[in-house]
Amino acid sequence: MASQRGEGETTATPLEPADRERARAIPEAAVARLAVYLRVLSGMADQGVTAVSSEELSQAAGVNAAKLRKDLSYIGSYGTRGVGYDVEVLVSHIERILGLTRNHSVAVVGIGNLGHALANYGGFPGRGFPVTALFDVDADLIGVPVGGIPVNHIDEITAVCLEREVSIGVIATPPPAAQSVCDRLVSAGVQCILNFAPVVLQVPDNVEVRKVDLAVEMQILSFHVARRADEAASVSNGNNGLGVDGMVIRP
Amino acid sequence: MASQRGEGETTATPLEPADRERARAIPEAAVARLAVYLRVLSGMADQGVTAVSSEELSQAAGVNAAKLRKDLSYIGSYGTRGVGYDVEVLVSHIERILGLTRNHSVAVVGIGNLGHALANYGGFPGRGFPVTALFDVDADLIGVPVGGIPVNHIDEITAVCLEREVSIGVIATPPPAAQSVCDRLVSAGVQCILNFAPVVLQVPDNVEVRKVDLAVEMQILSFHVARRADEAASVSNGNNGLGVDGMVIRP
DNA sequence: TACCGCTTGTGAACGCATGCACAAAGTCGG
DNA sequence: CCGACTTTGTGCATGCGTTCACAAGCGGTA
Ligand SMILES: NC(=O)c1ccc[n+]([C@@H]2O[C@H](COP(=O)([O-])OP(=O)(O)OC[C@H]3O[C@@H](n4cnc5c(N)ncnc54)[C@H](O)[C@@H]3O)[C@@H](O)[C@H]2O)c1
Ligand SMILES: NC(=O)c1ccc[n+]([C@@H]2O[C@H](COP(=O)([O-])OP(=O)(O)OC[C@H]3O[C@@H](n4cnc5c(N)ncnc54)[C@H](O)[C@@H]3O)[C@@H](O)[C@H]2O)c1
Repeated sequence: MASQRGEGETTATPLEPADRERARAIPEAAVARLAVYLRVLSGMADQGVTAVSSEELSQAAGVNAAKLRKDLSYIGSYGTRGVGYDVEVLVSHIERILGLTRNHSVAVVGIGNLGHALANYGGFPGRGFPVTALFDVDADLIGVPVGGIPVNHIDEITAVCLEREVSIGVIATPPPAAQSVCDRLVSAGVQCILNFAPVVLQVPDNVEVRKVDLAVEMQILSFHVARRADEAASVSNGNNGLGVDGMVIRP
Repeated sequence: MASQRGEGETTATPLEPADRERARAIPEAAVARLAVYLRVLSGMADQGVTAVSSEELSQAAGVNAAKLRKDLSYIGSYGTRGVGYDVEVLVSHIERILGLTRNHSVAVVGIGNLGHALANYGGFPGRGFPVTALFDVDADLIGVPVGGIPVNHIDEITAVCLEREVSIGVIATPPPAAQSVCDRLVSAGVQCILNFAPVVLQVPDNVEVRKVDLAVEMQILSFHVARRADEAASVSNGNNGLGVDGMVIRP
C-alpha cells in the first residue's frame, strides 16, 4: 500500500504488523545506508527526477547495486521490475521505516566550539530534527541565544527536556563531564544520545548511544597511510621476512 | 614526539616484515577499536597505572574481553600470562601499528561553523594531528588567524599542502563545494580525507576517505526510537498514548 | 495477444567478525 | 623447587553481512 508523504497527522504514524516485524530484522548496517539512500533520493526529487533504477541509485550512493536492492528489500517490495523505483514512493517508505514521519526534538549539551556549530547548523531542522534546547554550566552563556535558542542551565535539564519533548540528546561537553551529563539526560527520559566526547558512556539497556569520535577517525586514516607507505617501501627495497624478532636496525 | 619528516628516526620506527604482514591482516573494525584502547590506555598511564588485565581494559573500553584479546593478538603477543599487559608497552605498540610514531599534519577546508570548531579544538595536536593549514573562499576570512593559523585562499591549496606536508584533509564546506574541494586536495597529494559534508565523494583508489555524517547518525537513532515506540505499542496492545516506563508518546 | 528485453527481488554461497572455551604459559606462595 | 592459581592467546563454531546469479515479473512492441 503506497501512502503519500508529508501528511500532517498529529499521531505518530504506526507501522503495520508486517512492517514492524521487518523493521526489527533490518541489519544496523543497512539502516545506516538507508539514510544515505534517502538523502540521495531527496536530492533527486528536488531536481525533478521521478524514477530511478537500482544501478543509478547505487552509483549515486557509492554502494554495490545488489547490496542496495537487498537493503531496499528489507523494507518491502516497492520497485517495478523492468523499470526501477518511483523516487517519491521510495522516499516515503524509507522515511516511514526510519521513523521520520515524526519530528525528533534535539537538545545540545555543552555550548562551546562544537556546541555552537551544532546549534547554528541549519541542516537538521529541515530533516526533521529541530534543535529545541541548549544547556551549559557556564554562567556567561545562560540566557544567551545561540541559533535562536536561549541557553538553559544544565540543572534545568529535566524540566526543559520533558516540556519540549526532547528525544535526542547531543553531548558536546569536555570528556570529564560527559558521563554525568549523560546520566542527567537519561533521568530526564532521553533515550537516544549522540556523544562527541571521547569517552565510553555507561547507559541502561533501554538507551541507545552513538558516538562520533574524530580522533579515532584520524587514527584510522593514519593506519592506512602507514600501511600504504609501508607497502611502497617493501616494493622498493624487496626486503623479505628474515631477521625476525630483532630490534630495528637503522643505517 | 616524532619529527615532522618521516625518515627513520629513532621514534619513527618502520614496521618489520612480520608486523607489516600482520598490519595488512588487521580487520578494519579492529583498527577502530585499537584506537579506543589506545586512548583508554593513555588515560591510565597518565594516572600512573602501569599494568592492566584484558578484563579491566575491556570494561573500560566497553567491549568483550575475548574480543579485546583477539584485537591485541593482531598486533602481536605483548602480554604476560597470569599477569596482564604493561600499559606503556601496549601504548607504544598500538601507536606503532596505527602509524602514530609520525606526525600527521591536518588541513581544514571551509572555515565556517564547523571549521572554526575544528581549528580551535585542542585535542588533535596532543594526539599527533597538528592542524597546520586552513582554507576558504570567503575573502573576509583570508589572512584571519583561527586557532593560531591564518586562513589561506583555496587556490593556494596545492602549494601550501606540499610545503606543510599535509597528510590529512578535512572537508567542512557546504555540500555543493565538497567534490571540487576533494579533487583539489587529491591533486595536492593528500591521500586521506575526512569528510563532514553530506555527499558521497568520488576519489581514486589510492585515496582513503572517511565520512562523518551527523544527519545519518540522527536518523539511525530515530529508527531505534521508532522501533522501540512500536514495540511498546504492540505490548500495550491498543495504543492509549502511553508507552512503557510511563513515558508519554506524543498525542 | 504473444514475445522480448530489462530490472527487481531473493535464495544460496561466501567471507568476515564475534564469542566461547581451553591449553599454554607465566607468577607467586610455600 | 613445586604446585596452584591466574590470565593470555587462539582454534573453532556461530552468526551476520555481502556478493553472486538467476528466476520472476513488468512494460513495450509488433
Ligand atoms: N571542537 C572540536 O572540533 C572537537 C573535535 C573532536 C571532539 N571534540 C569533543 O567535543 C567536546 C566539546 O568540544 P569543544 O571544543 O566544543 O569544547 P569547549 O571547551 O569549547 O566547550 C565545552 C562546553 O561545555 C560546557 N560544559 C562543561 N561542563 C559542563 C557540564 N557539566 N554540563 C554542561 N556543559 C558543560 C563548557 O562550559 C563549554 O561551554 C569535547 O569532549 C571534545 O573532546 C571537539
Ligand atoms: N555545523 C554543523 O554542526 C554541521 C553538522 C553536520 C554537518 N555539517 C556539514 O559540514 C559542512 C560545513 O558546515 P558549516 O555549518 O560549517 O557551514 P558554513 O556555511 O558555516 O561554512 C562553510 C564554509 O565553507 C566555505 N566555502 C564554501 N565554498 C568553499 C570552497 N569551494 N572552498 C573552500 N571553502 C568554501 C564558506 O566560505 C564557509 O566559510 C556542511 O557540509 C554541513 O552540511 C555541519
